[in-house]
Amino acid sequence: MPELPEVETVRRGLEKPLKGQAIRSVGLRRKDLRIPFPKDLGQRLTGRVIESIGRKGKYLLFHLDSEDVVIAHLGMSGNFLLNKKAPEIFGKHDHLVMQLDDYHLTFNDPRRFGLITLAKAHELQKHKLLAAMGPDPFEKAFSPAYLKEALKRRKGPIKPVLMDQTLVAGVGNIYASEALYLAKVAPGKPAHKVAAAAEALVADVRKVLQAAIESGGSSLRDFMQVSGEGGYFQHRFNVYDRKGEPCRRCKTPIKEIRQAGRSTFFCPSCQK
DNA sequence: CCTTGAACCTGCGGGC
DNA sequence: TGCCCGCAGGTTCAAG
Repeated sequence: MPELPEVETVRRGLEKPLKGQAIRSVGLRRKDLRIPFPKDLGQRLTGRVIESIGRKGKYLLFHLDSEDVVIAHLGMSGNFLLNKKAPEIFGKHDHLVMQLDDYHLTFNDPRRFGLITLAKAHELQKHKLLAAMGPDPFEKAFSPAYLKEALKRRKGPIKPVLMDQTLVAGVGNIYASEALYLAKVAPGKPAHKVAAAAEALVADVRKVLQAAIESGGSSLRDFMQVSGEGGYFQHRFNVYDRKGEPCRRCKTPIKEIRQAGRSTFFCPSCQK
């Protein structure tokens, strides 16, 4: 489920309640997700205080009052659930459970494409999972000049390129389609031919992500909603999952194609 | 280096 | 109703 806006929404939902909370106990209900849990995860977490929660691309970063940072990725189906007290029974896919001072935190992930691991704060940037990542779209480094240079090197269609996390971190399958719709760029257009539109693309990627974050933020005000029904917010998409429905600009039916194994949606008339 | 396809895993909806 | 298939918002690895 989660692309950058969903991850950011989860981050915002967790930050206020969890900041300053000490971890009283940790329960592991299996030994791995996409990668193994660190063997000493429990002991390195127990007794620590969560000082802040950050984000890089689609990764959540829980900074502790030790040298450790918890790196978490939601994969396709992961979520953090926050409750006032421990649930009576564990859900089928509750893999990591933590009792904090005032809350009970659960990491649930049916498909187990997510991950939770630890890194030393001073080597966070060099951590294997983060080292190759491109800039977060909201960082200055994701500039028109930067994107333009990157696009010039790519011959393939622009849409999968936008999803390359080493280029820019956080754009996934939904918002790649949505950003290209805003920019009026056809998803199949060779990346190097889109270089001229780099400035618009940077702006539109940010615009579409920002709008999604804001719509999420408004429907997710407190922790009850982090743990709440439905989980993720409903954003009104322009093209994603709208095959056959009229383009909101020109009424042309939205088309669906497959690129690099993923579904892509676009307006064949106003995206050139 | 770039690009694509398959693999990882579970759940759900559609078609028969 | 039940079964089978394909598909799902992510990443990684192999191979072309």
